[in-house]
Amino acid sequence: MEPNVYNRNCGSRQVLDRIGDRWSMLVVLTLADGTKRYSELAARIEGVSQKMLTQTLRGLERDGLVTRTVHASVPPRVDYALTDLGRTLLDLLAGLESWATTHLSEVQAARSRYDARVEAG
Amino acid sequence: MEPNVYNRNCGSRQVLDRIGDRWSMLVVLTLADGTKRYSELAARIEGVSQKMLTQTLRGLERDGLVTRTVHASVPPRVDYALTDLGRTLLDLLAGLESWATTHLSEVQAARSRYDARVEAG
DNA sequence: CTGTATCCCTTTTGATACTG
DNA sequence: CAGTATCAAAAGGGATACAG
Repeated sequence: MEPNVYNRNCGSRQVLDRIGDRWSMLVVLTLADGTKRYSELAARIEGVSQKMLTQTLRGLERDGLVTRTVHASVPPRVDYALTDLGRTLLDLLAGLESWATTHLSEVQAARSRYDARVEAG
Repeated sequence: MEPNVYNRNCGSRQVLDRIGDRWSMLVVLTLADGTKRYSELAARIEGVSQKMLTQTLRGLERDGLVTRTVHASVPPRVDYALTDLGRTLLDLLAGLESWATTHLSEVQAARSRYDARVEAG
């Protein structure tokens, strides 16, 4: 039987949750152009806290989308990079990013209309 | 200046949040093959509560991705359908769904490896 | 620099009961 | 049928302190 995202207990649903995750998506996109250090990710992705960035990276590493490489240096340095599996997601996520920026104004216009309509009763 | 999803306050980030939303994605995909009633959506999308389904539909309606049509009948009947804007998302979301089902086994394998590694210390 | 640990507040989500 | 209201539980998230 095929995995089915509509099924409550299907693993594919969890996979979708990971992909759709607010920070996961941004982390993967940030790693699109190559290896990045922890601090570079933190700087690029505005608004992510240390806690959530670490948590997100662990999740992506666990799911085999990202590798974590610790360099034995002082001060320590940790590099993150996409795996082959992670790279297969790039086009899809880049598409979503593109959609979001391209259709932003349409969405905002729709919101204004909706809110005006609701206020009016 | 271009909308930028890495920017904390950019509207495109909110758009991405809506798209990436756990239930929004499934609702849009369910509406791919045409108009659906509230109860049909609820039945198809396992595990969604009445509250979350309603909330998700309102959000999608507000953002101009979905239309809501109330038929004055007894019992009441409400139809939901994608807008033109909503349909522009279909290919992207279908791609994600496909990715999730296609790579499920790889992700699960990666998880097993990771968990075994962590347990071992 | 790259984390981990903890506290604590906020938001999200789910279960349940109820209504036009 | 298609919701709304309410309450409790869980997850998300920020701030701070501390460690290798």
